[in-house]
Amino acid sequence: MTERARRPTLADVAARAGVSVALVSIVIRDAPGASAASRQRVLQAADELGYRPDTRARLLRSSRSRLLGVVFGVHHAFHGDLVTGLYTAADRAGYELALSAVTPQRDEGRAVASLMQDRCEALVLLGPHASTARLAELADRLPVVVVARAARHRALDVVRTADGMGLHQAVDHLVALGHRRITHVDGGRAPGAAERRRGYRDAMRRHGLDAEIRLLPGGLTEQDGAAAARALLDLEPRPTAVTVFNDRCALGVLDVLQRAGLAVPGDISVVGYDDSRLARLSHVKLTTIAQDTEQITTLAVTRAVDRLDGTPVTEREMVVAPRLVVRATTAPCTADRRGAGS
Amino acid sequence: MTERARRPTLADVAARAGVSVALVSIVIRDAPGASAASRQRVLQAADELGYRPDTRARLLRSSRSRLLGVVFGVHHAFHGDLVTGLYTAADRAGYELALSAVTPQRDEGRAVASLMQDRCEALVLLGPHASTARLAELADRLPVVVVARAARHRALDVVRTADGMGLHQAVDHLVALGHRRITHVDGGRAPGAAERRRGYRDAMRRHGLDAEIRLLPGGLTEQDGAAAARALLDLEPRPTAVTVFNDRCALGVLDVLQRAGLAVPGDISVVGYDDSRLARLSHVKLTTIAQDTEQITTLAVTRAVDRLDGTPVTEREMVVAPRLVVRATTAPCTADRRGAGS
DNA sequence: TTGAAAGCGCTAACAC
DNA sequence: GTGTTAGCGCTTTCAA
Repeated sequence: MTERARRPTLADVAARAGVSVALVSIVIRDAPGASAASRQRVLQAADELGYRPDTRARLLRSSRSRLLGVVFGVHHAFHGDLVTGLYTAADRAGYELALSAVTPQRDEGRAVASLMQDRCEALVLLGPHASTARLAELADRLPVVVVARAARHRALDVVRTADGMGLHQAVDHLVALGHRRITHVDGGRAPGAAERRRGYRDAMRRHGLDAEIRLLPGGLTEQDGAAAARALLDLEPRPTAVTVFNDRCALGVLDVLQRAGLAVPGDISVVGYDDSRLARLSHVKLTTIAQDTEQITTLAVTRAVDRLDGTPVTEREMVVAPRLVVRATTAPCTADRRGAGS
Repeated sequence: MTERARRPTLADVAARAGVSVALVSIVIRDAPGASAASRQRVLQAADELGYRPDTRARLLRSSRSRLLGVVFGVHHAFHGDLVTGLYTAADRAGYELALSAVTPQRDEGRAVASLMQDRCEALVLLGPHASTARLAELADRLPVVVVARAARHRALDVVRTADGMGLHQAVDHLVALGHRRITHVDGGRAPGAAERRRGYRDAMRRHGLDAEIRLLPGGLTEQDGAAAARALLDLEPRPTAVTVFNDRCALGVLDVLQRAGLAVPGDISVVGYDDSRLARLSHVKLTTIAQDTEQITTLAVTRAVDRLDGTPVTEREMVVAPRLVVRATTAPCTADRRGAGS
């Protein structure tokens, strides 16, 4: 292998610019305390040498690492969205991200440990599996922000979507379109399912539709949706709209409905949850509830930074409003007007 | 915020164990040169203090960082598989991984730059977008292993799947099932697309099916697949089988096909590429071409380490054979027997 | 405005 | 076997 040149150091730049390393450090960090003239000289020298500061040495010396550790599931599509947002949020806040993946062969514990070793100042955990107690223990050592999962503990900051509100939005949207017989296909014991179920019920009641509340057991997958849809077809009278636990499940619902000869949204409207890529497919165009990843990630980083800065914060849990994304699977109700049905 | 205790250092452990820092260093690194007795004492002290070595200080001091930089696409499911394998391969080789994600807002250049700053010894780039020339330039500074993409340059190591062979396997499988009208939905300018396209053409010719060669523009996403499937539905006569650039794209194809009332594999067979988790879903059961991620990642790490160690290597390109995984989207061709339907 | 010098936590020579 | 010492590349007092 060819010999590679040693990377230039501050000292190299200093030598070339004819100044001290301390001065170079000031210039490179863009800190106050250097004349325009030296700034110029140093910058030019650095440029000519192709100088790049050594993050590790810098971190070692300064008490602050300005590093945010992020644990994410390597196969979790939604985590990809979150990581994307975290990068920009961290950037804005002047922090760097250290990524640590959870894989089938690398558990959360290892992922966290490696981040700790890297001297991250705070941890942002995406949908962590660890128990709240375990997480709280971690938070004893450094600020921990739990994202996209509930965790009630005075030591933990939590940022998550208001799933209940998501279902309120779905129901409100359908009611505004004139629907009354709105069924919910739930997510069983999946995380978030309980809150979405509750949100559906509450919203129905709020609209005085207590008598129309119908819950169908569903799940996370297309298959669960397909099964639920078959059950739905037997409902008498048939609902004119259905809210589904998530997009995948909604796809199964759509599939069975359409095969049964029902037009969507002509005969029946469908609302999903997640705004996953599936929902956006041009031939699916699923009306759905989108989680606000940008806000979630911004809040997560802001909160981590606040903890680090000692900024006093009141609520430990930050619940972000989801957003209704209207596409092509919802339309005004064409069934009999009120009074005729139920 | 509560005051957090300073993390214990080597010196703290040394003090507690009543030995020198050097000795502690030896014990912690599990290096030779310490008596069993001191080993025991030091380990116990470290344990009591909850000591964790500081990666950065360690890297700063030793000339070697034993850090492998990995650039991956945050939304690329297959990259998730590769990262998984890289972690274990690196672990085996005694290296750590530094992950740097490419997101819609963070390009490859930034991803690479941050890794360089972290003093990674070598770079493993998953399906990089940069030109070969640009990659070669990078390789001028440190060993670069390009994964899952072709790049012919004497300075670049490449580990990739024999994508051409993959399409041979797909076509052979379909031909063996009696199919002749086999169309290929390609990946456009995506890495690997050209070779898969070529593999498809070659395989068709090898079977004397020159006249049946049909290429449909596709891409990497479900969207692309959906669009291609719509084009495919207009083909006259309609193909009885289709090979698709990747699994995601194949999913879009499947969906449109099924919504159009075609049975898969009854009316048309579909073969994907990647054997991603999508393909394995129980309601999808996509026949696909599996890339040997374990071998790919092992080779990538091995090669990076060889470069670092100065081990002489002969070929710069390592091509791994893919494997056909037959699931439920391919079946014998029924075109002859078909009377009614669709 | 600039420079000298003292470390950050660790490893690697080299003594003892 | 064990301790002493000199840095890795950088930031940060503190003087000049």
